Amino acid sequence: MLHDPAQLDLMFQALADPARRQMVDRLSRGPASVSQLAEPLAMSLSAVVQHLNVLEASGLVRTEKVGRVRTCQIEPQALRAAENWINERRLAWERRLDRLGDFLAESKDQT
Amino acid sequence: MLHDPAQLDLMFQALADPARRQMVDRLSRGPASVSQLAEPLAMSLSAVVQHLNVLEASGLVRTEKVGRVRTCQIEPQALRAAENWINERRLAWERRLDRLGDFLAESKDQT
DNA sequence: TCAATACTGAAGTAACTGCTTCACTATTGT
DNA sequence: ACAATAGTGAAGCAGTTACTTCAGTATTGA
Repeated sequence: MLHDPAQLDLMFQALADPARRQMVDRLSRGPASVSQLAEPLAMSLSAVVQHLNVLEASGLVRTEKVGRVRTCQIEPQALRAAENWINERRLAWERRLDRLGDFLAESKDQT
Repeated sequence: MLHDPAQLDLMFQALADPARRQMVDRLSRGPASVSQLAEPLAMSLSAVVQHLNVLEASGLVRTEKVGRVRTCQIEPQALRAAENWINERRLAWERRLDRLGDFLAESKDQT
């Protein structure tokens, strides 16, 4: 479920924009309203809402509306899914390098 | 250097495409030529080269041409940079939750 | 030397992104 | 009740992306 390629597309696409990363960064320090997310960004509120929708569609952020305020939170499981995808490939590469190192060391022993 | 926002844009953008992730996945199992990368993909070689250029510009992949063959390798440091960005935000969030838990536990003690 | 291999580069195109503005709705404080 | 606040939704538009095809250049093996 978390390794669905389409979901990974959405997550990495969401993280590819600096404004959206800034929003995620802000949310990593605690929940915030749409206006609070918008405050440090040099763009219209409408644009911020559109970025927020991208983040929500990707699963990285969850929002809940109470009264007229929409409160946003990070979804750490989604972050972990993206993190894991990268981590698994990097580890595969590094394990491969280790095996290669072992092989070279063994060849050396035998000369 | 590794936390340059523009570089992160390029890396996450690069990872946002399933064909490019498939290429990274292939490379995590060892170096490959352009044709080898192209082989499982249902698109022209030209398209694969374009994807490869995106990966190279992002720093995730390094290539070297010997004779007529261009050999591609993963750049694990770049993978780690993307991984770290996500990890830091997730940990910030989780530390915050922990502190919140401590605070609630303490309040309970005092009643 | 000649054909096959392994790319490379440019041009074209359809779809998608990241904004903008403007008009609008729902909620809240006085 | 009314004004201010908080957000929503649609249309439009410039720029980018993900391909395609086609024509080309090196390199290599027979």
